[in-house]
Amino acid sequence: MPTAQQASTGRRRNPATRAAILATTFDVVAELGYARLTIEKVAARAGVGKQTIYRWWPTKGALVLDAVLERSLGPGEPVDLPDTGDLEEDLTAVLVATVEEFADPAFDRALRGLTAAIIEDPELGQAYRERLDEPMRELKRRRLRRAQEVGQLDVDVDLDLAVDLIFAPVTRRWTERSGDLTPEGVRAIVRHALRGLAGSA
Amino acid sequence: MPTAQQASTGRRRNPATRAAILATTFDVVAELGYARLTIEKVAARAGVGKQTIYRWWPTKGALVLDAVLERSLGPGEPVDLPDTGDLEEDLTAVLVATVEEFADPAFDRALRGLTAAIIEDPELGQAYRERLDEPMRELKRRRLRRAQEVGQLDVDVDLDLAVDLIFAPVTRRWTERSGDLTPEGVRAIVRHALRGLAGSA
Amino acid sequence: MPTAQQASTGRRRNPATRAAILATTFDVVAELGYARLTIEKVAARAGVGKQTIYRWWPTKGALVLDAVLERSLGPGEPVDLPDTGDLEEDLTAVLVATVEEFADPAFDRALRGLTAAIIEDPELGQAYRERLDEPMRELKRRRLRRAQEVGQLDVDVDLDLAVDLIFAPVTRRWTERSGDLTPEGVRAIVRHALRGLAGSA
Amino acid sequence: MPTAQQASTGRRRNPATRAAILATTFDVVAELGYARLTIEKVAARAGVGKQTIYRWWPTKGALVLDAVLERSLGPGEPVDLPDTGDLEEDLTAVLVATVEEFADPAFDRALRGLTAAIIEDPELGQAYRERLDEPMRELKRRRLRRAQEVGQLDVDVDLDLAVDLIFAPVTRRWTERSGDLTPEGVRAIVRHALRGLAGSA
DNA sequence: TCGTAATCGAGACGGTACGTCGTGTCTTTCT
DNA sequence: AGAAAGACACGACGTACCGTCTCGATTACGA
Repeated sequence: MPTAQQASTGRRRNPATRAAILATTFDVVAELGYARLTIEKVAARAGVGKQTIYRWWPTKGALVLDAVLERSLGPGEPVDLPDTGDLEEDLTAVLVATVEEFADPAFDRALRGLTAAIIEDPELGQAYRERLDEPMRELKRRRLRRAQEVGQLDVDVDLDLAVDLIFAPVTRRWTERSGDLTPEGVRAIVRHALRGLAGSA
Repeated sequence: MPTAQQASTGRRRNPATRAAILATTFDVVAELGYARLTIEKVAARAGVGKQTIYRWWPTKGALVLDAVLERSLGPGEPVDLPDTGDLEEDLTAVLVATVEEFADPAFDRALRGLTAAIIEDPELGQAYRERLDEPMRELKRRRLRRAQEVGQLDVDVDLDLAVDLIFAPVTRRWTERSGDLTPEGVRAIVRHALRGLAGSA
Repeated sequence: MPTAQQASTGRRRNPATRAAILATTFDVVAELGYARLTIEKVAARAGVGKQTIYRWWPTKGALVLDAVLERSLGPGEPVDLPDTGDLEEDLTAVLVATVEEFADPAFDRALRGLTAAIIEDPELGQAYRERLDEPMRELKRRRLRRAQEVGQLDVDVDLDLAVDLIFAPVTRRWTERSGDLTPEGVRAIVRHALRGLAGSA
Repeated sequence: MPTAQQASTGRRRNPATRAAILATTFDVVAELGYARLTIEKVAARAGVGKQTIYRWWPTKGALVLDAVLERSLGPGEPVDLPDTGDLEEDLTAVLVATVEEFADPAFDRALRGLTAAIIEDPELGQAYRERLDEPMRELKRRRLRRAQEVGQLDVDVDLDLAVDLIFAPVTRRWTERSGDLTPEGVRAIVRHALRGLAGSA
């Protein structure tokens, strides 16, 4: 894990090696999926010793999580969700963008791999929530809070409930590969979800 | 898959062997999870030759799907969802029952295993949808259709959308191990989802 | 080990595979020596899975012992030592033949490898003694016994002592790569050893 | 090898470190044998960096040779073999003392390790001969030369042959762990060897 | 009394091999 | 023909060491 602080003496960790491993991991999971991802393959393709991977990542899952994080977050800081004043439009835009990412086979497979790993590994799940899900969720909560302030959303509703209600149906259709994921389908979900969460005004 | 039709001559497939394999598979996935489930382990524990498993199931995933199906559906025929007239109450009851099943570690792990397999394997996903998800979904649609007939649900709303809006948030909280899965939490989801789907009357 | 008797059911051990492994093992020790002999290399060159080697031989040493045995003893039965009536001449001939075998680099390295393994592994040492050393030693004792019968050797002398006195100096010169291993050098050893063991007649 | 001459400037080699490494090496080879001796283990146990070992010794074998030399020769200078006038008695005493050293498991294993290394490594063999074997052999030759002078040994016999004839059988019984290594067994070897080498007087 | 040069502990790194486990196939024998 | 037993080629596991390579700290000498 990248937070391990360096001991006072000895050779230091090579950041280029770390980057090469994560980039290769992403490529391999995008190409073969999580089940056929192999530490050995990653090491070989990255031109790295296996031990170097095992030294820094405890499991395949942790490796994939870091790889996806590195690729998703990149160097920049997280931007806010759009706020044009039209809540339904803004959320639909976000979800349509998400669906478009899923349409990229590489990203699709990488994310499926990560998800498969998370379902079976509680510790990895926690890391995922803290480092990927929670930051994104905070952005969503923020947008919805603003909607509450302008009376577009019921001020009594729990924001996490609201987020789940709006976003979970799309996620489900993706993981189970069933249901309508077109822009219209996504907009219908947002519309009905928001209707249930609407402010009384 | 068990639908292979029997050739005219020679020894017939032994149903007791099939049952033993599926029961053992369920136990193993419940104990070790999908990742550490092994055909060899199943064969050994079931007192069965490996070939016997390979003869009838093409992949680990197909085996687990059958094992879960066998356990879930059991011998009886699927019953309808409750219909007391109070839609929110009925759906909350169904979801609370689901959450209670998740609380059984064996079932939880078995289902997580199956889900992990499905995410990465499109073919298995299709089999899952046809044999497990669609029958359940049909029951849900049926209940919602009755709600439409009595004016509790917008007649214009797509029933699959409605099902996703109501059920997906709970599923998401389970797979990602985050969010409120208490009866109250579940009821809140149902309430707000139904508000968005309510009939205009 | 080749004495394991076959269980009643299941696939049988493939004798061709066994032979390929032993032949390859001999080649590899002869080429690289014992220290750089690798189970993996043997498996790869023999076109065999590693497990197949581990299934039948517990250690590198056991493998090399079998390889040397297979090559040395071959199919035929052990022949007697020469008996022309001239004891010194006969023994010198035997030792000169041995030294000539050592002159073959392949045999030399294979035997050095086996010897290195034996020195550090008591169990392997016992196997070596029972299966290679003792049969050879019996032939030597037999020749010396005949010498006792015709009065060329002290009848009171222990035959194992006699064998050691005659053969050990040559072996030592070989293992330590020091001392005269020419036919004349070998003959000198035999002459002086026999003088110490001579019959009183 | 420790003969590298010191460059004019910079920090000098630490003799305490050298001693610690050799002492640890001896302990490790005595405990685990040569095959399981590891530079890493020695470094760790001696509290020394790996590089410090690699800087001064080219191979495991060289390290073990130095370790055995350090322990065997110690600080003092080599003493002569006993000379009571009774050659058989003196040589038997020497060999019995040797056998007693072999009885110490630590020494036994260390020496076996060294021997195993030597058998396969010609260069190491040469170093061994020059630094350990030859000095000992010179002492033996010296004693035998005195025996020639007093007519107890054939003056025409080559002294190296004589040494081999007397000492090799005992060494062989040790390396192959077979044959009589009791004082009586050893004395019998000496007696018969000397009979073959006896002076004509 | 500094700077230069080597030693030394520590430990990352690219590799090779270990010995084990599992895969999916094949062979043998029994039912 | 179905099934248990188990050999087999193969691929990956996670670990141990190899020998090399920084690092930073520590001596020692010579200018």
